[in-house]
Amino acid sequence: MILPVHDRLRAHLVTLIAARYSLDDASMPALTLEYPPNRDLGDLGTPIAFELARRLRKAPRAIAQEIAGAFGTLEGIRDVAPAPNGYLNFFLERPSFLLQRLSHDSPARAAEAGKAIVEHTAINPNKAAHIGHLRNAALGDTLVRVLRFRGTPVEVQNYIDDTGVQVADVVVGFRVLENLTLDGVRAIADTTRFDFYCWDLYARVTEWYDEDKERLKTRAATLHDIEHGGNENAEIGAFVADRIVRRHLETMARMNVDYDLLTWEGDILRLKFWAQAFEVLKEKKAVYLRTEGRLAGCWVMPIEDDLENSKGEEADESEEREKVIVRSNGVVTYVGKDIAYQFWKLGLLGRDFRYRVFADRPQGVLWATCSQNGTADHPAYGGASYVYNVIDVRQSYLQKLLKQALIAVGHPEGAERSHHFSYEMVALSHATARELGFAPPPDSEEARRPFVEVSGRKGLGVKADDLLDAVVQKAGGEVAKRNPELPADEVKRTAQMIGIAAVRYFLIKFSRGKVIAFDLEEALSFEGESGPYIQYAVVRANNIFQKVQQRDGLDEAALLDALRDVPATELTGGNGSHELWALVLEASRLDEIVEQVIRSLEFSVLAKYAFALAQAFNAFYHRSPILNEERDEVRRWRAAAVIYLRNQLTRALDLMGVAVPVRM
RNA sequence: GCGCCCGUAGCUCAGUUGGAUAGAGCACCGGCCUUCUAAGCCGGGGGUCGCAGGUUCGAGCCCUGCCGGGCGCGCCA
Repeated sequence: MILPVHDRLRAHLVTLIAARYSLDDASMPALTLEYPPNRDLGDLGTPIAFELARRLRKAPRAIAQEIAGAFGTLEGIRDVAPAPNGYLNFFLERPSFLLQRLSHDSPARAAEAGKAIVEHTAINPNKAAHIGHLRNAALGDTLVRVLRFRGTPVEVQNYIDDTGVQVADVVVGFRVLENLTLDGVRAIADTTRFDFYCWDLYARVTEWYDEDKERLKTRAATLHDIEHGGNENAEIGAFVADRIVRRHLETMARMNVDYDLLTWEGDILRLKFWAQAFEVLKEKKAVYLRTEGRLAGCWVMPIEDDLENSKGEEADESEEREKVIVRSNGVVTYVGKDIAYQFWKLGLLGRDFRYRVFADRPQGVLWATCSQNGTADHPAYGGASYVYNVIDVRQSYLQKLLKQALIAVGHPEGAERSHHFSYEMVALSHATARELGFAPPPDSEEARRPFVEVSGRKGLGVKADDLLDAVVQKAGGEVAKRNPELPADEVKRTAQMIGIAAVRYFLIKFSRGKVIAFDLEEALSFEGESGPYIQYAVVRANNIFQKVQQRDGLDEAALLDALRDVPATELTGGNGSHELWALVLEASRLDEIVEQVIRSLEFSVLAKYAFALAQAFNAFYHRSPILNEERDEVRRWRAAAVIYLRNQLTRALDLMGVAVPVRM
């Protein structure tokens, strides 16, 4: 409820009720505005009379009637309608509402205090992206778009773990299994789909380890080389990471996902971010050195269990729960590095990266961190007011530790503004697993589970580009079939838009707490509740409106202008139907939906909203002619509603990273 | 063992800060292309909202307990 008329109505009602029933601020119940179930009842409504009934010892119905009687007049409100069941409903000045929304349909947005950092994607740079990564990127990118839509400046970061075991494994593969030098690896990278190549190689290395555990020593040695640098393993590792990251960026670009900055873990290490954070943690006594027990020699952070746990049996807890931050060999753990990174994100570290241009693209420069030299003239990064870490639910424990560290060093507000945007993983449906040859053995425990787990380590999973290829190809077939005269490059462009719409909508429509049992057939569907369904509605709306313009010889502005003094029975219900108005009112809810989405971090709300709006529009234009409506005033009011609906749906799709083709 | 998440139609899932008659897609059945693109529209069947209590004028939503499933709790990342 963030439109001006909502605020006016709420303020008017609060004043009126407080005066009439002698209520002070404390005794005034919260006034919520809702949408009545249908437009015959009203456009807005409130259950305030139910709340007041208790205090006033009076029937809700009587209270609603009293308030309605005392309502007077208010700009934008045409009528007050107390319902027999106690609800108090209102009818808006519908024609002026639509015209106002059309004339400045980007309402004043809440000016946010500071910038937000959204970190998402963060794929290990050692193999191709898979559908689980697509879920992360789709959620992360939608979050970015939604925040920017409401006016929050956003910095998008993609964290690259270039120093971990996963990269080391692929280096082992190239050097030991394939006996290659850097030049040999480069030759492969230049001539293959390199991320796909590494996908298979990584699986082979895993098998190779499984055959003889002694071989894990090779991994350890390689990892050591990579961490210390100045050797061929490190060079190959850096090369692999760089090339794979570039492949990931291409994949994500297909999904309309982009970043401002790549943060490399290696730079966090080389620039001693951890050493800096460590000093702070020690100084604030957030970590301490264990001198005895099994963790002797480790720097640890106590784990605060939820307070309820310490109720009863405090007597026999002999071992406190502690998380190792620095190992007894002096090497910092992942948690430590993450704490340092989080401090930097919030501007609490007192140290910065150096920066280099990673790629210069038409849409702008993509920057990356570096630890030596670097470009002096770069945008400012880090130091955000809000941080959203988009990482799956399995990281909850670690993310909680991050917050705890912030509190421990005296920044509870930093913890408050650090959000773990968690979501469940993507598995495979049994049907799709079977289709891809990953089906578990019939009588195994796996076979009885509701879905089949993917494993990057074993190479079991659906690669992102394979999915995108399949969906775009299918879309291309459909486009060509329906538009035989369309040039091939136009078919291709359109197919890409449609395919991406299908995938992105599919990844957004589930609530984030739900495991997606990925089903290929379902993801490839363009019918029913899907991205292409919504695109189709917008394409139709665009075409209809263009033809109306031609017929009337009026452009958009002229058409709206011509409506100023034209009777609008189409909207007011004077024609016996509220259908057109219902569309307009529903379309006006986008800003409110965006607020709700940010509040709940639940993007299924946005997806369902856009779908329902498209559905309502489809139903409307099948029932009611627009272009072929003979009465000028009816046709033009309908056209005006179509423009508004088209605008709002286009915005909603854009928030989901979906573009609208000219035809489909 | 402790913590977090999930359980709503045959299947896959929405359901806002508790609010008016619990929805959608798929699947199934029956209609609609000489009229703005049939990726569409209209109609139909289908529900102990896991179970049991509690709070409330009002509970799918909040609280407690239980049942079933998933994930996490490492000197891995």
